[in-house]
Order: sequence, then structure tokens, then C-alpha cells
Amino acid sequence: MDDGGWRPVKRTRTFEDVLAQIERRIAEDGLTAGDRLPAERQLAEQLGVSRSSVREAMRVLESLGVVSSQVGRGPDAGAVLTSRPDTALTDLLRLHLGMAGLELREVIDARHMIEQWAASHAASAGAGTAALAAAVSGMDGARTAEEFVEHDTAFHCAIADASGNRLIAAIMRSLRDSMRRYAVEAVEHLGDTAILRAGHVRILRAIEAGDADEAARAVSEHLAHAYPSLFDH
Amino acid sequence: MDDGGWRPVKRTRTFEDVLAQIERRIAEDGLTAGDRLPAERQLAEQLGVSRSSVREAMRVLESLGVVSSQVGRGPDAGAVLTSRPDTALTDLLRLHLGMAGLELREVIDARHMIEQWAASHAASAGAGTAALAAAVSGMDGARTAEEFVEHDTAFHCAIADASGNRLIAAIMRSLRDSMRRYAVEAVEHLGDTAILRAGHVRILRAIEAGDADEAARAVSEHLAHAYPSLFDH
DNA sequence: ACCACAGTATGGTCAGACCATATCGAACCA
DNA sequence: TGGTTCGATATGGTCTGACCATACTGTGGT
Repeated sequence: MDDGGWRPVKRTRTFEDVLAQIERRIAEDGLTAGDRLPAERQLAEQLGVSRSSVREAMRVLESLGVVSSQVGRGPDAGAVLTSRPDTALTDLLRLHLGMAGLELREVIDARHMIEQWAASHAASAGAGTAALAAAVSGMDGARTAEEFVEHDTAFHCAIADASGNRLIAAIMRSLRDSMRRYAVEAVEHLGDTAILRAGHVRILRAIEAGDADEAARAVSEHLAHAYPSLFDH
Repeated sequence: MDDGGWRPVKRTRTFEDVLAQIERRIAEDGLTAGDRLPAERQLAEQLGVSRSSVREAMRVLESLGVVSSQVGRGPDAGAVLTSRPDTALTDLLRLHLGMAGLELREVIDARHMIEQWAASHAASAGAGTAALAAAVSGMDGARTAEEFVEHDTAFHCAIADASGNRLIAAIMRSLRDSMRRYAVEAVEHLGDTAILRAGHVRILRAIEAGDADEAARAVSEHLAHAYPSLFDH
């Protein structure tokens, strides 16, 4: 097993080099969302690589929610830096769930963790209750499970937003998006949404009152009602 | 604002179509990690698109930690399905942190949330304490801040692993990786690592004893010591 | 049984072309 | 002066075809 001091030649693919240089430029020049990257052809010439390699790097950046490409001409055309971690996270979770690389139970546990945290922090912050109330009344008017889940998602994402942490809010949104299908099933299986709606009201009241502990408790019991089969441990 | 019933023509880029079809195949055929995708040239011919478009789709899948491409010939060559959400998450966080699309504070708060959750669940599960003990003794032998952080990361990731939730463990690993630079700075700024080591021992003891509440408390106080400037709220 | 070597399938890269789109700008008309 | 039209241009999107490096496969010779 001795390699005699030799180590494998680092095989760096061209597009990875391009990625690294773009990332370096972002850090050194302090680029942020809204700034433009050079055009593909120009970047290819400057870096001495083919346009294909630049494009593959762009696809990676785009899939990670860092750039957005616009065709045409003008100030808004070309590769523009964005900050969309949530769409990237959603794709990531959906793909890994589809491949059975992750189990639904793990996603729901993560959601449980985040919602408890977000609810107690939202209660401490005491902001954003208007969006919560709107989502609650939206659920009252829902006629189908899909509609209900739609507003339910809005409610729970509003809690995460109210916590003030964009990363955690992005994770929350991605978890909800990738679980949408299962959430609809769960609501249909439950039949009656009265218990869920009561849980939402309780959470809302706790956040409005600024009671962090009560908010966390309310979230925990709410999720236990929504997914009874997954809380038998 | 009435569009007269017209709606913009859906502009779907070719590689997005390829992505969708690959994802569908993964779901319908029940493909999982280890399975192979068709070769790029074959896929291009079957789908009636150019190899470039297939390659761009591959880059996306690779950046999301879903496939891994190997050159050469044989059973292991080609595009193989993998399940590496953590590397994808690491890249995602690093890029968004570099772009100032996320702030360090948000990452550390997320880490705080996850560690508390993971520690209390690891205590309940009561497994994996061997890896924890190994990391603790590794830190005792560390001579530089980098070495210390290395083992510190191993310790905290081992907690997440012991929780049994791969998604949360992957997020934990990504948070640590993307924070590595700041963690080293924090340790150097602290000067003495005795308090941190004591915190680790306390966490380890709590997990060994199966005391979930004490584990969560120990983690919380440990992080407060490690990043004092960020816990003044 | 072993080994050397040609064959071949794979991803990686490049060059060049063409298309679709969106803006810019100048010429033209009112 | 003001507006409109239409060509020029810059941009990403796609395709084709070629070549390279890599790593297995199989064949043939020893």
C-alpha cells in the first residue's frame, strides 16, 4: 500500500478550474447578487478554455442558485449573480428523496427540528404575525387537500421567515416543497382538518404572545397530529 | 394587464428536458445509488439531443450530488448514481456565504439548532460514543488551531451521525465545512482551548449517560463559549 | 497460467457554426 | 421634435464533429 511518495496527478477538469476562478473573482471583487459575470465567449477567451467548459461551469452555478442566465442584450442579459439557495435545496432534496438516498422520516424529523426552532425564535422576535394570520384564514377557505396544503405550507414557511434566519427559512421551504406530495396524502388520509387548524391557531397565539416555550410545544404537538404514524417512537 | 388568454411560450432549455427525463427514469425504474446511467452518447441519441445538452444535465446532477462520472471502460465507468448531499450542500453554502447572500450569524444559528437537536437525539439513541471519544482524544493531541478544528469538526459531525438522521448529519457536515475558515479564526482568537475541551467532555458524558436535556444544555453553553461575540443577544 | 498488446467504450475538451432573443441605434417618417 | 421601423449586434442555446486520455476487454503468444 506504500505509494513510495508518489501521489496521483490531480485531475482537475477544466470546468472545475473555471468554477474556482469564478468563485475567486466573486470573493476578491466582492460581487453580490445583481452583479454581472462576463459573457460566456469572453470568459472562455480570457481563461483560455472552450466555451463548452465555461457553460458547464455556468450550469453548476445555476443549479446551486448562484447565477441566473438571461439571453438577449442589454444590462440585464448574460449571467447575473443571484441568491436562490432555496430552489437549489429543493432540487437537491427532491432528487435524493426520489433516489431513496433519504427517507421521508428523516425529512420530517428535520422539519420538526426546524419548526420548533423557528416558532420559538419567531415568538421571541414577535414579528411577522400578519402573514401568519393571513395563511390561517386562507386555510379556512380551502376546499381541497391541495389547497389546504398550499396555505399550510405558507403558514409554516411564514414562521420560518419570521425567525429572521434566511438559511433556516430556505431549508424549511425546501423541505416543504419536496414533501408536498406526501403532505397532501397525509391530509387526505386524515380526513378532517379541524385538529390541524386548531393547532395553527394555538401556534399563532403563542407567537403573538411571545411565549417561545409554548410555541415550541404547540408545533411539536401539531406535527404529531399531522403525521401520527411517524411519531410512534 | 390582461394577457387575452395568451401566455408566454414555455421556454424549456434542452438540458432541462434531459434532466426531467433522467429524473423520471430514476423514479420509475427505482434506480438508487450504485446504478449506472446510459452513456452520454447513447443518451443523446435516445433523446434526440446533442451530447452537449446531455453533458450540461450531467453537470447539474453532479453538482447536486446525485451522479458521479468516471472515465474509462468497464462496470464502474460512466455516470453512476450516488448520494452525496453533503458535498452539494457544502458547495451551496460556501458560494452563498462568499456572495454575502448569507451571513455567518445565520449559519452559526443553524448550527446551534442542529447540534442541540443532534446531541439530545444521540443521547436518546445511546450509540456512536466510540467515535466521539476518539475525536476528543484527538483534540488533546492537536498542536495547531487547524488541527484542533479538524478534530473538533469530527467530534461535532460524529454527534450528528449518532443522531441517526442522514439529512441532518449532511447539513451539519456542510455547515462545518463552509465555516472551517471562521472556526480556525475563532479558536486562534480564543487562544486557550481548555474551556472548549471541557465542553466536549461534558457533552460526551451527557450522551453516554443518555441525558438528552443535559446534552442539549451542554451543547448550547459550549457554542456560547466558542463564539462569544455572536451570543450577545 | 501468465503476460503483452491491440481494440474499444467511456468521459473530457475543443472549434466552429447556426439559431433565438433582446437591446441598441440610426435612419426614416410625421 | 417626436415617434416608428428596421437593421446591427451582443447574448445565451444548441448542434456537429472531431480528437484526446483513460481504463477495461479480449486475444494471442509464451
